[in-house]
Amino acid sequence: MRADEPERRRLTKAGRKTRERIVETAAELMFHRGAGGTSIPDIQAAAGVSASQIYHYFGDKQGLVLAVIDHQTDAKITRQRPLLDSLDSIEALREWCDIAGDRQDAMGCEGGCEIGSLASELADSDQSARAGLVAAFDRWEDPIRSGLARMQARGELSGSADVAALATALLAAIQGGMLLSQVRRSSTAYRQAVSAVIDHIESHLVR
Amino acid sequence: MRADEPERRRLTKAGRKTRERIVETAAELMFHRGAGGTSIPDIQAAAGVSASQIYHYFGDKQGLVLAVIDHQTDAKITRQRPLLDSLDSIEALREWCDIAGDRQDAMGCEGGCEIGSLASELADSDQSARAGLVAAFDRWEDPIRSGLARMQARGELSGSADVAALATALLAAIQGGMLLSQVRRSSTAYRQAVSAVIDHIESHLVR
DNA sequence: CCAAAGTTGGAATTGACATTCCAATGACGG
DNA sequence: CCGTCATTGGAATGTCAATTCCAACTTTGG
Repeated sequence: MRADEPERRRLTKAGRKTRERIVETAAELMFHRGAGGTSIPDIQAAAGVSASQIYHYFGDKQGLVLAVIDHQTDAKITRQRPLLDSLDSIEALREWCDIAGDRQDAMGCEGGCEIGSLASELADSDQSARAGLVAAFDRWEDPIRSGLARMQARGELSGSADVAALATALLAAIQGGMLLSQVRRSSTAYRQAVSAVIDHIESHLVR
Repeated sequence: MRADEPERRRLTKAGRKTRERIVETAAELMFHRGAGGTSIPDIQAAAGVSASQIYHYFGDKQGLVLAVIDHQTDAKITRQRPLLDSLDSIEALREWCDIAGDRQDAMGCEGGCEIGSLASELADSDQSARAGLVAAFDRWEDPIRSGLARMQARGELSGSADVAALATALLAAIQGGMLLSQVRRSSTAYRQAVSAVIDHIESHLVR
Protein backbone atom coordinates (compact mmCIF):
# COMPACT_ATOMS: atom_id res chain seq x y z
CA MET A 1 0.00 0.00 0.00
CA ARG A 2 2.48 2.59 -1.17
CA ALA A 3 3.14 4.52 -4.28
CA ASP A 4 2.57 1.97 -7.02
CA GLU A 5 2.63 4.14 -10.10
CA PRO A 6 5.37 6.69 -9.57
CA GLU A 7 6.39 6.90 -13.19
CA ARG A 8 3.65 7.71 -15.66
CA ARG A 9 4.36 5.54 -18.63
CA ARG A 10 4.52 7.27 -21.95
CA LEU A 11 1.38 6.63 -23.95
CA THR A 12 1.03 7.00 -27.66
CA LYS A 13 -2.23 8.03 -29.30
CA ALA A 14 -3.26 4.41 -29.80
CA GLY A 15 -2.27 3.57 -26.27
CA ARG A 16 -4.42 6.24 -24.76
CA LYS A 17 -7.35 5.13 -26.87
CA THR A 18 -6.93 1.48 -25.98
CA ARG A 19 -6.55 2.25 -22.32
CA GLU A 20 -9.68 4.34 -22.36
CA ARG A 21 -11.67 1.67 -24.16
CA ILE A 22 -10.62 -0.92 -21.59
CA VAL A 23 -11.62 1.25 -18.66
CA GLU A 24 -14.97 2.15 -20.16
CA THR A 25 -15.76 -1.42 -21.03
CA ALA A 26 -14.68 -2.67 -17.62
CA ALA A 27 -16.72 0.05 -15.93
CA GLU A 28 -19.81 -0.95 -17.84
CA LEU A 29 -19.40 -4.65 -17.11
CA MET A 30 -18.54 -4.08 -13.46
CA PHE A 31 -21.56 -1.85 -13.07
CA HIS A 32 -23.81 -4.75 -14.00
CA ARG A 33 -21.91 -7.72 -12.64
CA GLY A 34 -19.70 -6.29 -9.95
CA ALA A 35 -15.90 -6.23 -9.93
CA GLY A 36 -15.60 -9.81 -8.76
CA GLY A 37 -18.22 -10.92 -11.24
CA THR A 38 -16.36 -9.45 -14.16
CA SER A 39 -13.46 -11.49 -15.46
CA ILE A 40 -10.52 -10.35 -17.52
CA PRO A 41 -11.64 -12.59 -20.40
CA ASP A 42 -15.06 -10.91 -20.21
CA ILE A 43 -13.42 -7.53 -20.61
CA GLN A 44 -11.14 -8.79 -23.36
CA ALA A 45 -14.10 -9.99 -25.38
CA ALA A 46 -16.24 -6.91 -24.79
CA ALA A 47 -13.49 -4.43 -25.50
CA GLY A 48 -11.84 -6.40 -28.26
CA VAL A 49 -8.41 -6.39 -26.73
CA SER A 50 -5.92 -9.06 -25.77
CA ALA A 51 -4.94 -10.01 -22.26
CA SER A 52 -1.53 -8.46 -22.65
CA GLN A 53 -3.05 -5.09 -23.37
CA ILE A 54 -4.98 -5.08 -20.12
CA TYR A 55 -1.94 -6.13 -18.11
CA HIS A 56 0.22 -3.73 -20.00
CA TYR A 57 -1.89 -0.72 -19.04
CA PHE A 58 -3.08 -1.68 -15.58
CA GLY A 59 -0.63 -4.13 -14.11
CA ASP A 60 -3.23 -6.41 -12.63
CA LYS A 61 -6.92 -6.61 -12.04
CA GLN A 62 -6.77 -4.50 -8.91
CA GLY A 63 -5.15 -1.73 -10.88
CA LEU A 64 -7.94 -1.88 -13.38
CA VAL A 65 -10.53 -1.73 -10.61
CA LEU A 66 -8.90 1.40 -9.23
CA ALA A 67 -8.97 2.97 -12.68
CA VAL A 68 -12.64 2.06 -12.98
CA ILE A 69 -13.46 3.72 -9.68
CA ASP A 70 -11.79 6.93 -10.79
CA HIS A 71 -13.41 6.74 -14.17
CA GLN A 72 -16.90 6.27 -12.75
CA THR A 73 -16.39 9.15 -10.37
CA ASP A 74 -15.25 11.44 -13.15
CA ALA A 75 -18.07 10.31 -15.39
CA LYS A 76 -20.71 10.83 -12.76
CA ILE A 77 -19.49 14.26 -11.79
CA THR A 78 -19.10 15.33 -15.38
CA ARG A 79 -22.56 14.07 -16.26
CA GLN A 80 -24.16 15.96 -13.40
CA ARG A 81 -21.90 18.94 -13.70
CA PRO A 82 -24.21 21.78 -14.59
CA LEU A 83 -26.65 20.95 -11.78
CA LEU A 84 -24.00 19.87 -9.34
CA ASP A 85 -22.55 23.36 -9.26
CA SER A 86 -25.79 25.06 -8.39
CA LEU A 87 -27.28 22.98 -5.62
CA ASP A 88 -28.07 26.08 -3.64
CA SER A 89 -31.81 25.98 -3.46
CA ILE A 90 -34.38 23.44 -2.35
CA GLU A 91 -35.76 23.31 -5.86
CA ALA A 92 -32.32 22.60 -7.32
CA LEU A 93 -31.80 19.78 -4.84
CA ARG A 94 -35.15 18.25 -5.68
CA GLU A 95 -34.61 18.51 -9.40
CA TRP A 96 -31.16 17.01 -9.17
CA CYS A 97 -32.44 14.05 -7.15
CA ASP A 98 -35.43 13.62 -9.41
CA ILE A 99 -33.24 13.19 -12.43
CA ALA A 100 -31.47 10.29 -10.80
CA GLY A 101 -34.84 8.75 -9.97
CA ASP A 102 -36.04 9.13 -13.54
CA ARG A 103 -32.80 7.64 -14.76
CA GLN A 104 -33.33 4.71 -12.46
CA ASP A 105 -36.86 4.17 -13.73
CA ALA A 106 -35.58 4.35 -17.27
CA MET A 107 -33.38 1.33 -16.66
CA GLY A 108 -36.06 -0.61 -14.86
CA CYS A 109 -34.35 0.03 -11.54
CA GLU A 110 -31.60 -2.38 -12.44
CA GLY A 111 -28.16 -1.42 -11.29
CA GLY A 112 -27.83 0.90 -8.34
CA CYS A 113 -25.20 3.55 -8.01
CA GLU A 114 -21.99 2.91 -9.91
CA ILE A 115 -19.95 4.09 -6.96
CA GLY A 116 -22.13 2.67 -4.22
CA SER A 117 -22.15 -0.81 -5.67
CA LEU A 118 -18.39 -0.92 -5.93
CA ALA A 119 -18.14 0.53 -2.44
CA SER A 120 -20.27 -2.17 -0.93
CA GLU A 121 -18.29 -4.86 -2.70
CA LEU A 122 -14.77 -3.58 -2.11
CA ALA A 123 -14.80 -1.54 1.11
CA ASP A 124 -13.67 -4.44 3.27
CA SER A 125 -11.56 -6.44 0.87
CA ASP A 126 -9.40 -3.94 -1.00
CA GLN A 127 -7.85 -1.12 0.94
CA SER A 128 -6.63 0.84 -2.04
CA ALA A 129 -10.06 0.57 -3.59
CA ARG A 130 -11.53 1.84 -0.34
CA ALA A 131 -9.22 4.84 -0.47
CA GLY A 132 -10.40 5.59 -3.98
CA LEU A 133 -13.99 5.26 -2.87
CA VAL A 134 -13.51 7.63 0.02
CA ALA A 135 -12.23 10.17 -2.45
CA ALA A 136 -15.11 9.42 -4.79
CA PHE A 137 -17.75 10.04 -2.14
CA ASP A 138 -15.97 13.16 -0.99
CA ARG A 139 -15.89 14.55 -4.50
CA TRP A 140 -19.58 13.84 -4.80
CA GLU A 141 -20.59 15.16 -1.42
CA ASP A 142 -18.63 18.37 -1.75
CA PRO A 143 -20.89 20.13 -4.24
CA ILE A 144 -23.88 19.34 -2.03
CA ARG A 145 -22.23 20.85 0.99
CA SER A 146 -21.04 23.82 -1.02
CA GLY A 147 -24.54 24.52 -2.26
CA LEU A 148 -25.97 24.33 1.24
CA ALA A 149 -23.15 26.52 2.51
CA ARG A 150 -23.99 29.16 -0.07
CA MET A 151 -27.61 29.06 1.03
CA GLN A 152 -26.45 29.51 4.57
CA ALA A 153 -24.10 32.34 3.64
CA ARG A 154 -26.95 34.10 1.91
CA GLY A 155 -28.98 33.78 5.08
CA GLU A 156 -31.53 31.45 3.51
CA LEU A 157 -30.52 28.53 5.66
CA SER A 158 -30.44 28.79 9.42
CA GLY A 159 -27.03 29.47 10.84
CA SER A 160 -27.50 26.61 13.26
CA ALA A 161 -27.84 24.06 10.47
CA ASP A 162 -24.89 21.70 10.11
CA VAL A 163 -24.48 21.82 6.37
CA ALA A 164 -21.82 19.11 6.32
CA ALA A 165 -24.07 16.74 8.22
CA LEU A 166 -27.02 17.56 5.99
CA ALA A 167 -24.97 16.91 2.89
CA THR A 168 -23.87 13.57 4.29
CA ALA A 169 -27.45 12.71 5.18
CA LEU A 170 -28.61 13.46 1.66
CA LEU A 171 -25.84 11.40 0.16
CA ALA A 172 -26.74 8.54 2.48
CA ALA A 173 -30.39 8.82 1.53
CA ILE A 174 -29.42 8.64 -2.11
CA GLN A 175 -27.30 5.56 -1.55
CA GLY A 176 -29.75 3.76 0.69
CA GLY A 177 -32.69 4.74 -1.43
CA MET A 178 -30.97 3.48 -4.56
CA LEU A 179 -30.22 0.18 -2.91
CA LEU A 180 -33.79 -0.36 -1.76
CA SER A 181 -35.10 0.67 -5.16
CA GLN A 182 -32.71 -1.66 -6.90
CA VAL A 183 -33.88 -4.56 -4.78
CA ARG A 184 -37.56 -3.66 -5.04
CA ARG A 185 -37.39 -2.68 -8.67
CA SER A 186 -39.24 0.51 -7.97
CA SER A 187 -37.86 3.99 -7.57
CA THR A 188 -40.39 4.73 -4.85
CA ALA A 189 -38.02 4.03 -1.98
CA TYR A 190 -35.38 6.27 -3.52
CA ARG A 191 -37.83 9.10 -3.99
CA GLN A 192 -39.22 8.77 -0.48
CA ALA A 193 -35.75 8.68 1.05
CA VAL A 194 -34.41 11.76 -0.69
CA SER A 195 -37.70 13.57 -0.27
CA ALA A 196 -37.60 13.05 3.48
CA VAL A 197 -34.09 14.44 3.76
CA ILE A 198 -34.76 17.39 1.50
CA ASP A 199 -37.91 18.15 3.50
CA HIS A 200 -35.71 18.09 6.55
CA ILE A 201 -33.27 20.50 4.96
CA GLU A 202 -36.20 22.68 4.01
CA SER A 203 -37.19 22.86 7.66
CA HIS A 204 -33.94 24.73 8.26
CA LEU A 205 -34.90 27.48 5.87
CA VAL A 206 -35.06 30.85 7.48
CA ARG A 207 -38.57 32.32 7.33
CA MET B 1 -37.88 -19.37 -11.05
CA ARG B 2 -40.58 -21.43 -9.43
CA ALA B 3 -40.95 -23.69 -6.49
CA ASP B 4 -37.61 -25.42 -6.22
CA GLU B 5 -37.95 -27.08 -2.87
CA PRO B 6 -41.45 -28.50 -2.76
CA GLU B 7 -40.65 -31.46 -0.57
CA ARG B 8 -39.01 -30.75 2.75
CA ARG B 9 -36.49 -33.46 3.22
CA ARG B 10 -36.56 -35.32 6.47
CA LEU B 11 -33.68 -34.27 8.67
CA THR B 12 -32.24 -36.20 11.59
CA LYS B 13 -30.83 -34.50 14.62
CA ALA B 14 -27.33 -34.61 13.17
CA GLY B 15 -28.61 -33.37 9.87
CA ARG B 16 -30.26 -30.33 11.36
CA LYS B 17 -27.15 -29.53 13.31
CA THR B 18 -24.86 -29.87 10.32
CA ARG B 19 -27.15 -27.83 8.15
CA GLU B 20 -27.27 -25.10 10.75
CA ARG B 21 -23.52 -25.05 11.18
CA ILE B 22 -23.04 -24.70 7.45
CA VAL B 23 -25.47 -21.81 7.19
CA GLU B 24 -23.98 -19.98 10.12
CA THR B 25 -20.44 -20.43 8.87
CA ALA B 26 -21.40 -19.39 5.36
CA ALA B 27 -23.23 -16.35 6.70
CA GLU B 28 -20.21 -15.26 8.68
CA LEU B 29 -17.82 -15.70 5.76
CA MET B 30 -20.16 -14.04 3.27
CA PHE B 31 -20.63 -11.12 5.61
CA HIS B 32 -16.93 -10.38 5.42
CA ARG B 33 -16.06 -11.48 1.90
CA GLY B 34 -19.35 -11.34 0.04
CA ALA B 35 -21.18 -14.26 -1.52
CA GLY B 36 -19.02 -14.33 -4.61
CA GLY B 37 -15.90 -13.99 -2.52
CA THR B 38 -16.72 -17.00 -0.40
CA SER B 39 -15.95 -20.36 -1.97
CA ILE B 40 -17.41 -23.72 -1.08
CA PRO B 41 -13.96 -24.95 -0.02
CA ASP B 42 -13.72 -21.93 2.28
CA ILE B 43 -16.96 -22.92 3.92
CA GLN B 44 -15.93 -26.57 4.09
CA ALA B 45 -12.78 -25.68 5.95
CA ALA B 46 -14.40 -23.20 8.31
CA ALA B 47 -17.36 -25.39 9.16
CA GLY B 48 -15.47 -28.67 9.14
CA VAL B 49 -17.75 -30.39 6.68
CA SER B 50 -17.23 -32.15 3.39
CA ALA B 51 -18.40 -30.93 0.03
CA SER B 52 -21.06 -33.57 -0.18
CA GLN B 53 -22.68 -32.29 2.98
CA ILE B 54 -23.09 -28.82 1.57
CA TYR B 55 -24.51 -30.10 -1.68
CA HIS B 56 -26.66 -32.57 0.16
CA TYR B 57 -28.37 -29.88 2.21
CA PHE B 58 -28.48 -27.00 -0.23
CA GLY B 59 -28.33 -28.39 -3.72
CA ASP B 60 -25.92 -25.81 -5.01
CA LYS B 61 -24.26 -22.58 -4.01
CA GLN B 62 -27.26 -20.49 -4.93
CA GLY B 63 -29.39 -22.54 -2.58
CA LEU B 64 -26.92 -21.91 0.18
CA VAL B 65 -26.96 -18.19 -0.53
CA LEU B 66 -30.73 -18.14 -0.25
CA ALA B 67 -30.50 -19.95 3.07
CA VAL B 68 -27.93 -17.42 4.25
CA ILE B 69 -30.20 -14.52 3.35
CA ASP B 70 -33.04 -16.00 5.37
CA HIS B 71 -30.73 -16.83 8.22
CA GLN B 72 -29.31 -13.32 8.40
CA THR B 73 -32.77 -11.83 8.32
CA ASP B 74 -33.96 -14.07 11.14
CA ALA B 75 -30.82 -13.40 13.14
CA LYS B 76 -31.06 -9.66 12.76
CA ILE B 77 -34.72 -9.50 13.68
CA THR B 78 -34.27 -11.84 16.60
CA ARG B 79 -31.29 -9.87 17.86
CA GLN B 80 -33.18 -6.58 17.72
CA ARG B 81 -36.44 -8.09 18.81
CA PRO B 82 -37.20 -6.37 22.07
CA LEU B 83 -36.58 -2.92 20.67
CA LEU B 84 -38.00 -3.66 17.27
CA ASP B 85 -41.43 -4.22 18.71
CA SER B 86 -41.59 -0.91 20.50
CA LEU B 87 -40.40 1.63 17.97
CA ASP B 88 -43.27 3.92 18.83
CA SER B 89 -41.49 6.95 20.19
CA ILE B 90 -38.78 9.25 18.95
CA GLU B 91 -36.57 8.16 21.83
CA ALA B 92 -37.03 4.49 20.98
CA LEU B 93 -36.09 5.16 17.36
CA ARG B 94 -32.98 7.04 18.39
CA GLU B 95 -31.91 4.40 20.85
CA TRP B 96 -32.46 1.62 18.37
CA CYS B 97 -30.38 3.39 15.72
CA ASP B 98 -27.69 4.30 18.23
CA ILE B 99 -27.15 0.68 19.12
CA ALA B 100 -26.39 -0.14 15.52
CA GLY B 101 -23.96 2.75 15.41
CA ASP B 102 -22.21 1.59 18.57
CA ARG B 103 -22.07 -1.91 17.16
CA GLN B 104 -20.47 -0.55 14.05
CA ASP B 105 -17.87 1.36 16.03
CA ALA B 106 -17.16 -1.78 18.01
CA MET B 107 -16.08 -3.58 14.86
CA GLY B 108 -14.06 -0.69 13.56
CA CYS B 109 -16.73 0.10 11.00
CA GLU B 110 -15.78 -2.95 9.00
CA GLY B 111 -18.60 -4.80 7.39
CA GLY B 112 -21.78 -2.94 6.66
CA CYS B 113 -25.23 -4.38 6.98
CA GLU B 114 -25.47 -8.14 6.55
CA ILE B 115 -28.56 -7.76 4.40
CA GLY B 116 -27.56 -4.61 2.59
CA SER B 117 -24.23 -5.99 1.47
CA LEU B 118 -25.81 -9.09 0.04
CA ALA B 119 -28.49 -6.96 -1.56
CA SER B 120 -26.00 -4.79 -3.35
CA GLU B 121 -24.10 -7.80 -4.59
CA LEU B 122 -27.00 -9.99 -5.68
CA ALA B 123 -29.90 -7.72 -6.61
CA ASP B 124 -29.10 -7.72 -10.29
CA SER B 125 -27.53 -11.12 -10.76
CA ASP B 126 -29.71 -13.57 -8.85
CA GLN B 127 -33.45 -13.17 -9.11
CA SER B 128 -34.34 -15.63 -6.40
CA ALA B 129 -31.87 -13.94 -4.08
CA ARG B 130 -33.49 -10.65 -4.92
CA ALA B 131 -36.87 -12.07 -3.96
CA GLY B 132 -35.47 -13.16 -0.63
CA LEU B 133 -33.96 -9.74 -0.11
CA VAL B 134 -37.23 -7.99 -0.86
CA ALA B 135 -38.81 -10.12 1.86
CA ALA B 136 -35.90 -9.41 4.19
CA PHE B 137 -36.21 -5.64 3.84
CA ASP B 138 -39.97 -5.86 4.21
CA ARG B 139 -39.66 -7.84 7.40
CA TRP B 140 -37.25 -5.26 8.71
CA GLU B 141 -39.18 -2.21 7.63
CA ASP B 142 -42.46 -3.46 8.97
CA PRO B 143 -41.76 -2.95 12.68
CA ILE B 144 -40.64 0.61 11.92
CA ARG B 145 -43.84 1.39 10.12
CA SER B 146 -45.90 -0.31 12.81
CA GLY B 147 -44.29 1.77 15.50
CA LEU B 148 -44.90 4.97 13.59
CA ALA B 149 -48.46 3.89 12.89
CA ARG B 150 -49.06 3.37 16.59
CA MET B 151 -47.74 6.85 17.27
CA GLN B 152 -50.07 8.17 14.66
CA ALA B 153 -53.02 6.21 16.04
CA ARG B 154 -52.34 7.65 19.45
CA GLY B 155 -52.42 11.09 17.95
CA GLU B 156 -48.76 11.78 18.65
CA LEU B 157 -47.84 11.87 14.99
CA SER B 158 -49.65 14.12 12.56
CA GLY B 159 -52.38 12.39 10.62
CA SER B 160 -50.93 13.82 7.43
CA ALA B 161 -47.62 12.01 7.91
CA ASP B 162 -47.01 9.12 5.51
CA VAL B 163 -45.74 6.55 7.96
CA ALA B 164 -44.86 4.03 5.26
CA ALA B 165 -42.75 6.59 3.46
CA LEU B 166 -41.08 7.67 6.67
CA ALA B 167 -40.26 4.08 7.55
CA THR B 168 -38.74 3.57 4.12
CA ALA B 169 -36.76 6.77 4.46
CA LEU B 170 -35.35 5.67 7.78
CA LEU B 171 -34.42 2.27 6.42
CA ALA B 172 -32.74 3.95 3.48
CA ALA B 173 -30.83 6.27 5.79
CA ILE B 174 -29.64 3.26 7.76
CA GLN B 175 -28.46 1.49 4.63
CA GLY B 176 -26.85 4.49 3.03
CA GLY B 177 -25.35 5.65 6.29
CA MET B 178 -23.87 2.22 6.96
CA LEU B 179 -22.34 2.14 3.51
CA LEU B 180 -20.71 5.54 3.88
CA SER B 181 -19.49 4.65 7.34
CA GLN B 182 -18.07 1.38 6.13
CA VAL B 183 -16.14 3.15 3.41
CA ARG B 184 -15.00 5.99 5.64
CA ARG B 185 -14.35 3.80 8.63
CA SER B 186 -16.25 6.17 10.87
CA SER B 187 -19.80 5.85 12.12
CA THR B 188 -20.31 9.58 11.77
CA ALA B 189 -22.06 9.38 8.42
CA TYR B 190 -24.42 6.73 9.73
CA ARG B 191 -25.27 8.77 12.78
CA GLN B 192 -25.81 11.93 10.77
CA ALA B 193 -27.99 10.15 8.26
CA VAL B 194 -30.33 8.50 10.75
CA SER B 195 -30.36 11.61 12.91
CA ALA B 196 -31.55 13.72 10.01
CA VAL B 197 -34.40 11.36 9.20
CA ILE B 198 -35.46 10.96 12.81
CA ASP B 199 -35.39 14.73 13.21
CA HIS B 200 -37.64 14.87 10.20
CA ILE B 201 -40.01 12.35 11.74
CA GLU B 202 -39.94 14.40 14.90
CA SER B 203 -41.11 17.42 12.94
CA HIS B 204 -44.36 15.53 12.33
CA LEU B 205 -45.06 15.23 16.02
CA VAL B 206 -48.28 16.89 17.06
CA ARG B 207 -47.60 19.75 19.44
C1' DC C 1 -34.17 -56.89 12.90
C1' DC C 2 -34.48 -55.17 8.05
C1' DA C 3 -34.88 -52.14 4.48
C1' DA C 4 -35.18 -47.41 2.97
C1' DA C 5 -33.47 -43.17 3.49
C1' DG C 6 -30.42 -39.83 5.70
C1' DT C 7 -25.48 -38.72 6.39
C1' DT C 8 -20.66 -38.38 5.43
C1' DG C 9 -15.87 -38.72 3.27
C1' DG C 10 -12.98 -38.12 -0.34
C1' DA C 11 -11.60 -38.47 -4.88
C1' DA C 12 -12.43 -37.12 -9.73
C1' DT C 13 -14.03 -34.03 -13.32
C1' DT C 14 -14.47 -30.00 -15.79
C1' DG C 15 -13.99 -25.46 -16.63
C1' DA C 16 -12.49 -20.64 -15.52
C1' DC C 17 -9.59 -17.35 -14.37
C1' DA C 18 -5.55 -14.38 -13.27
C1' DT C 19 -1.30 -13.91 -14.79
C1' DT C 20 3.05 -14.66 -17.45
C1' DC C 21 5.78 -15.14 -21.59
C1' DC C 22 7.55 -14.50 -25.89
C1' DA C 23 7.68 -12.99 -30.07
C1' DA C 24 6.18 -9.65 -33.63
C1' DT C 25 4.90 -5.10 -35.11
C1' DG C 26 4.80 -0.17 -35.10
C1' DA C 27 5.65 4.71 -33.60
C1' DC C 28 8.83 8.30 -32.62
C1' DG C 29 12.75 11.04 -31.14
C1' DG C 30 17.45 12.03 -32.15
C1' DC D 1 17.46 6.12 -40.74
C1' DC D 2 17.99 3.60 -36.45
C1' DG D 3 17.31 2.05 -32.04
C1' DT D 4 14.31 2.15 -28.18
C1' DC D 5 10.22 1.57 -26.24
C1' DA D 6 5.17 1.29 -26.67
C1' DT D 7 1.82 -1.82 -28.43
C1' DT D 8 -0.30 -6.10 -29.59
C1' DG D 9 -1.45 -11.23 -30.29
C1' DG D 10 -1.84 -15.56 -28.66
C1' DA D 11 -0.43 -19.45 -26.37
C1' DA D 12 1.00 -21.52 -21.91
C1' DT D 13 0.85 -22.06 -16.87
C1' DG D 14 -0.81 -23.01 -12.51
C1' DT D 15 -4.42 -22.44 -9.33
C1' DC D 16 -8.77 -22.95 -7.70
C1' DA D 17 -13.71 -23.28 -7.83
C1' DA D 18 -18.25 -25.66 -8.48
C1' DT D 19 -20.11 -29.76 -8.89
C1' DT D 20 -20.58 -34.88 -9.40
C1' DC D 21 -19.85 -39.61 -7.99
C1' DC D 22 -19.59 -43.50 -5.38
C1' DA D 23 -18.94 -46.02 -1.57
C1' DA D 24 -19.48 -46.54 3.40
C1' DC D 25 -21.87 -45.76 7.55
C1' DT D 26 -25.94 -44.55 10.47
C1' DT D 27 -30.51 -43.63 11.82
C1' DT D 28 -35.35 -44.60 11.73
C1' DG D 29 -39.80 -46.63 10.99
C1' DG D 30 -42.32 -50.83 10.62
